[in-house]
Order: sequence, then structure tokens, then C-alpha cells
Amino acid sequence: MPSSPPDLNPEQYEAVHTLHGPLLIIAGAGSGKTRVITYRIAQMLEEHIPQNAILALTFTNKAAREMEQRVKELTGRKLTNLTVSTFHAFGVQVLRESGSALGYRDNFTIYDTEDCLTLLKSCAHELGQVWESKDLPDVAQLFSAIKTGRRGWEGEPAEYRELYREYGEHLLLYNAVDFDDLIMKPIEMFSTHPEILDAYRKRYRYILVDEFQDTSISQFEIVRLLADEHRNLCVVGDDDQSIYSWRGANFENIVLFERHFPERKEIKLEQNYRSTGIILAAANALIVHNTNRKEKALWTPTEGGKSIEVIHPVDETDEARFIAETIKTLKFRENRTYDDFGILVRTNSLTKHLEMALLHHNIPYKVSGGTSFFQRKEVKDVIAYLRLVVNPSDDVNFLRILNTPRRGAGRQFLELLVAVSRAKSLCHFDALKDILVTQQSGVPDETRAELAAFMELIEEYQTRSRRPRVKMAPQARELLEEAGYYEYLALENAKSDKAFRWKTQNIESLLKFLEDWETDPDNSRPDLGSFLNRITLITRDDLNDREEKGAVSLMTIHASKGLEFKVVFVVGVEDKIMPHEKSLAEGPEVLEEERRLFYVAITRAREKLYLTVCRTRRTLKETFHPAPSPFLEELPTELLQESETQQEDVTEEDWDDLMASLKKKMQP
DNA sequence: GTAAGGCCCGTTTTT
DNA sequence: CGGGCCTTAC
Repeated sequence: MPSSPPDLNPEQYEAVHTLHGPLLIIAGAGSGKTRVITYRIAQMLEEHIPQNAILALTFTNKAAREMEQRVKELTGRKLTNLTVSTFHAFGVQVLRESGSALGYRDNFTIYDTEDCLTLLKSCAHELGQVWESKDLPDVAQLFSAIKTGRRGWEGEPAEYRELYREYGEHLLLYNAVDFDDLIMKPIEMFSTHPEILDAYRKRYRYILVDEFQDTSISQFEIVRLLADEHRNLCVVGDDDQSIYSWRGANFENIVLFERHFPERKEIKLEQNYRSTGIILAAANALIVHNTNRKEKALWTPTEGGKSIEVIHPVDETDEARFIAETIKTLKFRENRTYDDFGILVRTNSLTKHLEMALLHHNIPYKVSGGTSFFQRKEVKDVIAYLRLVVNPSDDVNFLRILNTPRRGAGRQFLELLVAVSRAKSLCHFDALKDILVTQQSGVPDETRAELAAFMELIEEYQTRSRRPRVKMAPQARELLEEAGYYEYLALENAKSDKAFRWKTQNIESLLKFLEDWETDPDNSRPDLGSFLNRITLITRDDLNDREEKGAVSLMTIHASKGLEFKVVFVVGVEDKIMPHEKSLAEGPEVLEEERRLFYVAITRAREKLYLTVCRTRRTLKETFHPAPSPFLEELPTELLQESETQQEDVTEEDWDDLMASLKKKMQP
């Protein structure tokens, strides 16, 4: 590794070589941020800072993996002791290592959003509270805001507090945590157990945070606690690309950072290596309309470029058709490949027509969105079995599979189970055992036998899982077989053999994944518990990587952050979509966030940018004539070229065909 | 306890 | 217009 690479500009060079003390790097879009970060880590290793003293925090698993990969390539070293992790995964690590201080056993389970909702529902039920099930997600969101300190209780009814308390108690009882706990519990532990905090401070003496504008107050709190003493904290971010405030992200963390670390050094990376002068000029002209931002101006030596095209399709079908045809044309005429193209949408609901058009034109594409692999029912069922094997106190997952396949445990039995659990303070699993042992009346013999078999099955595999060096993937196959899960799937999908095979295949993929995890020589924690916690934190984007190259990318603007494409289409650049009408209601700061969102979209493009504005758009019931996005007026007209599309009718049959093939693709 | 049909709802972004 | 959830009927 070159110690002073010639390919860094002066600011980048300084950022790479400033290793001590607090450092704030404001990295504009396309300013070579990732390179700076990887070079900087490489430089640390070069200066003999031990790997295990470095902690690099990112937002997504994907970013973490990429960073690790690039450092590996750059240095040619094995990086077994370097910690590159997401905030949440770091939280898991801390809880595993030290969570016993707060009463967690290291086999704890992480609940995803769905699990939490299930738990909330059962808590409400237990308290005799009646909720419209559509309201529960809102309640869950409120609880999340409260847990992370973004909101207080004022103005909320007393039942909410009661439900919140019940929810929290149950989590603890189940030895389970939700996403927020992964951040808040470490903070709690650090404040109540200074000796633990001290150990982490001594260990992680160099800390780096990527996408700092997306960190929440509590995430910054973790970092601040860790870095307070040694103060070797480098944060990298771009306030103009802060688009996650609804999730608690607070780009004013940048201000907080300056306050907490007044001796900080600040470096601005303003040279853009990505986009043409025209695209950059448009982006700059747009973002200056935001009031609350750090002054900066991206520049590029490559002036000019192709104009930004503003297209006015007749309607959304025409819009999709135009995009598909343009992709085909450009691929041929400019000799491009499909992965040169990115289609960006504000909301997932906008992708439908686009998918159909791409399908119609035989254009390979990948979408980020829809249900993630790990959310599919059959996959979650299998995960529930495995989670129960790891953590028998996990009632939510217990209930998920108790009657899957059917074992005759219906409403009545459930009432009994809950009653026994409560009366004897047992988890459901132990309560089941108790019911079976005490020969409690009211349970039909057949049911009793099936449930006994179920219980013994789980216990058997709990025992097996504790054997040293056991490989759980083959065990899991056996477990499912014995549980009759495959038969259940066959029965459930009796009408469609294809559906059955598809689901079995998904399960097989999951178990393959587990197998790879268990046999990976570089994996320092190849146990089942770590695997399960790991996959709960995996989101859709992380998996997309494994898919084929050579496909057009179709995704939300949010999902596109950090990516770039030679040609970008931004779909529906219309009022009420961009800015989105739902967000407008929330106030003027949100308008600025919507502008940042558009800014992110524009700056994904390297060479050519298309913006589409439909003449008419159909929503649920009505058709209307959308106005162009107000943001369009903020772009200098001389950079834009407006045009209509030539319409070409799609016949009714074509439409039906496409509908059919789209369905087939989504649910084989 | 399960299976099928009707009703009502919705559409912001996701670690 | 389509999907998910809930009720009702065996």
C-alpha cells in the first residue's frame, strides 16, 4: 500500500492522514468519500494502530461489507480483528459480551417489526385493551419514539403507558430485544456500569462513523460515550444528504459534534468526481434553496455534459414505456450495459408500471423493495423453530410455530396456556411442559400427544445444538422433517405444486445460508444464535448484491443513496410526489428534507439525467393532472431540455398479459 | 378448528 | 384495483 498515494487531492490527503483527535469530514456527493475512508483505515494500519483498536460504524450491512472488502483489497491483509459494523450489529455485540449486566442472557432474540407487532397485540389482549389492528403500527412507532427519547408521554392516554410497560416487561421476560433496544440498552449499560464503558473505551481507541448525517441522537450518544476520553473520533457525512429524519436521524448531530469536540478539525471535500458539470450545476442550484445547511459548493473540472431532459409523458404507462424504450435505445446506440441505468422513485407504489414496461421489453432489472427474503412466511416459520431452539423463553416465536403445522392447539388451548404461564410465572414453553406433566384436564388426547411430541422435538434439538462443533444446518433439515413442516407446506399448497417447490426452495436457501455461515473459516462466531441475530438485521438491500449483474436498477431514492449510475431516470417529478404530499403537512423543515431527497436523486447520475413529469396520473379512483414539482423551477432552465413523448397505444390484451407475467414473477 | 367469502382500507421513506 | 383482515358458515 502506497503511503502517500498520488491520486488523492489535498483535502482527501489531509483527511487520510489526520488520525488523531476529533475530525469532521464534510463529504459532498461524489467527492470520493468511500475512498477516503478506506485509505484512512489503511493508513491507520500502516502506522501500526492495531486492528482491534479500530471501530468503524456504518448504516447498512452492505456499506460495512463494502468498506471491509475495500480495505482488505487495499492492504492485502486479513482483517480478523477490525470491527466494521452497523450501529445495530455493534449493539448486538455489546449486549452479547456484556448484556448480563442488564439481565440479558447471551442467547437473546432480536424482534423485528413484525414480531414486535405480534407482541404488542398479545400484550394488549392480556390487558384487555381493544385495538384496531391498523392502529398498532402507529402505536409501535410512538413507542419507538418514546424509547429513543424523541418524544415524551405528554398528551398520551394512560392505556398507552400501561401497554408500553407491559410490552417492555414481556421483552425482558422473553430474553428478547427490539431494534431500539440495540441502541438504547448499550447506552443504559454504559451509564450504569462505568467499568464496562471503560473497557470499551480502552479497546476502541479509534472510531470512525460513516453517513454521520443519518445518525440519531442516541447513536451519537453511544459514539460520544466511547470517544469522550481518547477523542479519536472521525465522523464523515453530508448534511445535504440527510434523508432519514423520520427515522430519528438528526443532521444537527453535526452541530452537536462541534459543540462536544470544540478542538475538532474540519475538512470539506468539495471536488466531485462523479457527475458532469451540468448535472452538478443543477444539483447546486437546487440545494442552495435550503436554509439550514453547511456552506459548500461542489465543483468539477469536467465542464458541460448532456442537458438534463425533462420529459412529459401522457400518463404513467407512457412514462414507463418511454423509460424502457430509452434504455433499449441507449444500450444499442451508446453501447451501454443494463447496469448503467438507474430508475429512481419517491415511493414504492410507483414501481408497478415500470416493472411491467421493463418486463414487456425484456429488460432485466432488479428492484429494491417488496418483502425481503427473510420476511416470507415459510422462512420466518423456520427461523421461529430455530429461535425457539436457541431461546426457549421466546414466547412470540413459540406461539408462531406451536400450531404450525396444525397440532390441534386452538383458541381454547391458548387460553389455558396463557393462564398457566401467568399463574406460575413460566414462559409458554415451560407452561406447555407443565400442562403436559400435570395432566391438566380439558385437552383432548390427540392434541396432548401431538403437543408432547412437539415439545420433545424442540428439547431434543436444544440438546443437540449444545454439542460442541455441531453443524446446525443439517440438524435443521431433520428438525423440519420430523416436525412435519414439509408435509404441512405440501398440504397448504395442495393446489399449486409450483408454490410448494418455491417455498421449499426458499427454506433450502436459508439453510444453505446457515451452512455457509457455519463453515466460513473467517467467522469468529459461527453459532446458530449469532446467525439468527445477524439475519434479523439484514434488510432487502443487503441481499440484492447477490443477484446478477447486468440489470437495470429500480429503487426508491432512499435506497439509492451511496450508489451511482451513468444514466438516471427520476420518475414522477411532480407536485404531491416530490415533495410528497404526506410529508408537506409536517412543516417547513420537511420540505427541506424533500429537497435533499431530490438532491440525492440528481447526484446519483454521472452522465445523463432524465426527469419525467406526467400530464395525467391515475391514483386509486381519480385521474388528475399533476403540476410539475416546485423543485423543477429551482433548476436553471438553460440546463434543461423539455420534450413530449410520442405515444403508442398498448392494447388491452398486452396489458393483461403483462399483468399476468408480473404476478408470475412476484409469486411463482 | 378450518375454509371460504366479504368488506374495508390504503399509498412515504426503513435500520 | 388489489390485498389483507375479519366475520360467518360448516
